[in-house]
Amino acid sequence: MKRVVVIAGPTSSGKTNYSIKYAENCDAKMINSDSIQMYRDLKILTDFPTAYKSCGIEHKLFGFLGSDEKITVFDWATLAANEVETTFQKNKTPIIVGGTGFFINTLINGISPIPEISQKVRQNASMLAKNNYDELCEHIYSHDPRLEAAIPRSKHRQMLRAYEVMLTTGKSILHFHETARTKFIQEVFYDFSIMVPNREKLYSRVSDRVDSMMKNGAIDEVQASLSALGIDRSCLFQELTAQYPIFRAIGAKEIIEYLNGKCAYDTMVELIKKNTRHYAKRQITWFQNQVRETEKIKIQWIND
RNA sequence: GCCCAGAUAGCUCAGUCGGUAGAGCAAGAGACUGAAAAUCUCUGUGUCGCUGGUUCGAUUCCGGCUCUGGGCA
Repeated sequence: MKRVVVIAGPTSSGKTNYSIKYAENCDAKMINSDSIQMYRDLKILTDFPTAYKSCGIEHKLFGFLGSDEKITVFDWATLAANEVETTFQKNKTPIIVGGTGFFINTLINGISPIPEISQKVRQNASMLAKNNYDELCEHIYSHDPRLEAAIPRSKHRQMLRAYEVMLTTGKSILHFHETARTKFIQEVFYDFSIMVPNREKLYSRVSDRVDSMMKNGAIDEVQASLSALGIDRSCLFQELTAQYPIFRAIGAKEIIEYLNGKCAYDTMVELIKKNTRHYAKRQITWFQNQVRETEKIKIQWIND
C-alpha cells in the first residue's frame, strides 16, 4: 500500500527540521498542512519555512495565497490530495507537514458532502447572528431538536454554519454528518510522526521564537503589509480578518494594538508569547484526542 | 535605631466580626465536519511568613521574630 508521511505537532516543536531530516532517507516532497503558511505575506510572523528552498527540497502549498484570499478545508484537501497523487506518480514520498490538525484529518477521513453556501446566504446568516443570535438558535433548535445537544449556544461558529446549511438545503447539518463522507484519498497508509515536546521546553522555544520574530522586524512587516493594502491600522480587527485572513496569524492583532498605542512594547511581546502558548496547547489537545491509531494509521510520538 | 504598612494559590490581591479561604490573570484539561494561528467549554488544598500566648478551636485576636515597602532620625 502506498505510504503518506505526516509530520504534525504544535507550533515551535521543530516540524520543519524533522521533516528535512526525514527527507534525507527518501525522495520526498513536502506538502504544507499549516493553514497560515499557505499565505505568502507576513513571512516573519508566520515563521515561514525557508529551509526547504535552501535545501533544494520540493515543497508545495506554501505561500500560494494572497492576504485577501480565503481557502476552505475542502479546497485545501482537494489540492493536497492532488499533490499526493502526483508525488506517487513520480515515485516519491509525500510528506505532509504542518500544525493544522483539522485539515490533516479532513484529508484523511474526508468530509460530509454539503453543498456550497452562497455569499448571499452567508451574509443573511451573519446579519441575523449579529442582530438576534437567540432567534437564530431557536430556528435551528426547532428545526432539529437534536442540535440542542450537538451545538451549544456558545459555539457561535458551528451555530452559524448549521444555520447556513439549513437555509441552503432545508436540512439539518446532522443529516449530512450522518451520510458517507466525500473522500479525497483512497487506500493509503499514513505514517504519523507527532511532535509533542515537554511543555516547559516547548514554551521556552515559543518564547525564543517570538523574540527572534521581533528582532527580525515583525512589527515593520505588519505595518508595511497594512500600508501596502491601504488599510487604516485603527480599523476594527474583526472586520480586518474577515477581509484579510492572513491577519489571523498570532501576533498581528497584538502588533496592531501596539502600533495604535493601546499597549506597551513589553506587554505586546508577552501577549504574543501567551497567545502562542495557548495555541500550541490547543494543537496538542487536538493531536492527542482527534488522531487515532488504526490499521491504516500508525503514530509515532516524538517527545524530544 | 524608631514609627507606619504589608506578608494568603505560580503572579496581583480580596476575605474570614475566631469554626482551616476566593476573584482576576497565569497554568491545566477538553470540544471541534468548508473561517481552525479560528471559535468555544470546564477546572482553585493553598504548612493563609515563622514562633509563642489567649481559646474547645487561630490564617483571623495579642506578643516576639524574620523579610519587604514607605516615613522619621
